[in-house]
Amino acid sequence: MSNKFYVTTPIYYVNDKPHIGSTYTTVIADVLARAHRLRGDKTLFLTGTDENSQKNLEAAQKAGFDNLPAYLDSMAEIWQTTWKTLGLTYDDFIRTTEKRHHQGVERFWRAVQKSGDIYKAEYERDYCVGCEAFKTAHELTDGRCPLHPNKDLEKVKEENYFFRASAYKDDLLKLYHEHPEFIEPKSRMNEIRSYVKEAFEDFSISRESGKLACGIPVPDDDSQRIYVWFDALLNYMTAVGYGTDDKLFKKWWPADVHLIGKDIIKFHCALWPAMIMSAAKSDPALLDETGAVLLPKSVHVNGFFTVDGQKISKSLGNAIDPLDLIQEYPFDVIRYFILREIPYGEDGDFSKTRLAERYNSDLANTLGNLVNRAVAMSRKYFNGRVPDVKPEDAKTALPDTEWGGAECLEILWQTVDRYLDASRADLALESIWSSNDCSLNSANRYVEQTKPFKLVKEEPQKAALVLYTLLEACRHFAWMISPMMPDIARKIILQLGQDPKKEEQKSAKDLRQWGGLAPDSELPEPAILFPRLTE
RNA sequence: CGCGGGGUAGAGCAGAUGGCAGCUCGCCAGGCCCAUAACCUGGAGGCCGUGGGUUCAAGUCCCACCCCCGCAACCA
Repeated sequence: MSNKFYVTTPIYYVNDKPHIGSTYTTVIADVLARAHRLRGDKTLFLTGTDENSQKNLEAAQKAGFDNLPAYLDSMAEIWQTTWKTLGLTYDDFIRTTEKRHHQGVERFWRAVQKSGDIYKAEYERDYCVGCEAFKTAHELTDGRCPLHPNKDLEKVKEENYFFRASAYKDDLLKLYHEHPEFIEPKSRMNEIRSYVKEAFEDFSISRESGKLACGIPVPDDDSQRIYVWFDALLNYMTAVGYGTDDKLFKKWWPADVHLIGKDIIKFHCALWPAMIMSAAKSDPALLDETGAVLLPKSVHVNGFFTVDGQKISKSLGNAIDPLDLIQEYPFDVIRYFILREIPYGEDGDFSKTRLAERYNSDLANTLGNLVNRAVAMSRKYFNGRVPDVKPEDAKTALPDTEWGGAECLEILWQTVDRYLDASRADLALESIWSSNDCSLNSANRYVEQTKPFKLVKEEPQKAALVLYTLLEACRHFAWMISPMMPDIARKIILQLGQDPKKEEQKSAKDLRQWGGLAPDSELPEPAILFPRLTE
């Protein structure tokens, strides 16, 4: 039975190129997408760019573009090629300047309007005469413009449309209560709950056209343009046909997981569901057969990176370009590091020293070495082949050892699944490496405990069983890590003498079954998976 | 009293429902020799931010305080 799985990343601002932080979020999405494809689920992985921002205009000018669309095109291109170069397997890339998006936004706006949740009100903002620009609260120091502290700020009032978000307070609290899995990790739930309870207010959702150079016009009111989040959030729907293709929309919506960074948690966990609740009152496409509102299933929130302990900031210029990183390490290694090192949801530090440590210990010494010694011994003792034993007989360990055997691997598979469902790639990897009796570490221990290199001289039949067990375990490990490290997984499968392309066609059930490695099949000359780093 | 997260071995981190303080890396000493000077075993190293309190028993619960970090309409 196959399910559908729809995962999204935020749409990224195009006033800069991708850095390690946006890469992290996108990699997690890639991991989830790959994991679900492996399980046989129909999977849609969406990413894209947010192009209706005032900031883009400034960025375009700075980059020497005289026309905005050309700039947006070039930036969208950079984001797409970066993700492709890194091998990220997104299925669709939405740009909020696309027609399909505009149509969906318009339909959604009208629905919310029909529900009676859009009203006009006066909105006051600070205007700095020196900069000739509006300032947001956090751009000010001591209530003054830092660039022109001698000039008083002007309070400028304008009429804007507001979204009656406050009307959905109770519904949101109910949602959090009934669906604790809506926000992951749990620690974020409290934050949102208290925010909604205490500070969730109506949102201004438009600006006067004259003061906002880009953006989607408010339906039936050219004097106003739709502002930020109201437009941006809708990409998750418009990408799957909301407003343009009802059948497609029905197929994919609601999203199963929205992956985001902690900075935009309020919009995704509070404003977004409130918007949908409102629109659903007037648009039946947003209801399921039972009449319940089709809200996203969950929002998974990751923390931020520091680089060598320092906050990443565009002004500091310490953002790491992933394309530079892959000059030094294969991307799978980077993937492993950022996924494993940082407990999902927490802030984490990106340090090259630490990366090198992880590389040597986890990848070269534990994983690489295990595969290498297992393959090398089999080749050496069994004519370059997988030992010719009955897989059944190698299911369990030799007596007086700790190895958990096939049964344990099955449980490990389930553990990995469960962690990935909560985006906990860190815990999934940790459990593959250690903390149970069929991990990579225990496999290495099994070699010590059985000593196949000695055993082969006394009881070759037993050595054959041990080595088959190890090789078959490596096959399982390869598929387990494949969502996280797809290239390495493929290389391991190759070293086991199998064709990754052919294997990938098999069902998840077959891949996870004991005995997928054919006895007496040929083993190619092993190559070092991870050359050890030396100073 | 704006909101939230955090302060546990040299570094980085785990430690629902209170009960001998753990993991990874690094360091030291052994073992092994299949393997990428890799692997395995053992060891040293901790006033668990501070001060009170509850309890037979507290990183773990309560109170106060100190320090770090993030957020507060557009950086994942």
